[in-house]
Amino acid sequence: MKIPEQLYKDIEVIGGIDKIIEKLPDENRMIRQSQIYDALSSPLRLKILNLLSIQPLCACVIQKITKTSPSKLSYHLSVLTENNLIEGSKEATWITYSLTELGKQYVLTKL
Amino acid sequence: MKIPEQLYKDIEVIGGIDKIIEKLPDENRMIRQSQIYDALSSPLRLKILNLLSIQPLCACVIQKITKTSPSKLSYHLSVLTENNLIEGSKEATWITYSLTELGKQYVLTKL
DNA sequence: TTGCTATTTCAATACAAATTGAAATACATA
DNA sequence: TATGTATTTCAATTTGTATTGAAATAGCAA
Repeated sequence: MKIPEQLYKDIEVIGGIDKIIEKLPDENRMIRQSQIYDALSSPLRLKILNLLSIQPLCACVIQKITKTSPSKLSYHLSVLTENNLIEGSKEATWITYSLTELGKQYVLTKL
Repeated sequence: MKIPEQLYKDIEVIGGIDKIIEKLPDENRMIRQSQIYDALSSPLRLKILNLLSIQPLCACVIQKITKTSPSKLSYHLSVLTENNLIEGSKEATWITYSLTELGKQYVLTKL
């Protein structure tokens, strides 16, 4: 494999390709991280997270604000829940959703 | 629509559902944000970003480290490039990729 | 009990993203 | 010019995700 001369030198200084690989984060950590990003990769789900950062809400209010069908909303709420970004607490007929600590971190980190 | 009594009061204090909607980020901003998260939602792409945070690299070295086929790698590099997370600069036969400022922000923000 | 609302679940479909392998491009060098 | 390497592009296929509508569940209230 031929590579640019300067790059070759840079890699030598680091200690070779093996040293670069060693510096990488743990594989499982990257997989978990990518799953969280995947949960965040939908405009509707970001809207839900932002809503819940303003005020914990029951699904029916979220549904009204976001104008989604019940089953569609339920699907997206489940994606967020499974990834530990929100949690629901049941009270009578309603389930009130709120951000988890993890969810708060991501909503507040507006990059 | 019936909702939990406490929630009803909370929403009143905020100024009603309309006020909650007003507090939401701009729709286009959320769409853009979701696209970036989508670009970050793959373990391979996160690995590439982390690699480039250690050292800008040409595609062939990334290919060797990540053990991907040329066309597969090219596809993922294009996703990252299109979302302005990395950029490539051509020199002779090689294209050396490095993180953009935006890319650096996301790699350094290890939530 | 009956009916009503909130919510989820499920199966079918529709849509989008990722992978593959072959071919194209582009530059370097013998 | 001919060959080889780096990289991208393209079309076909596979895989994964989202949407839909109907049905199920669960609690409340008449």
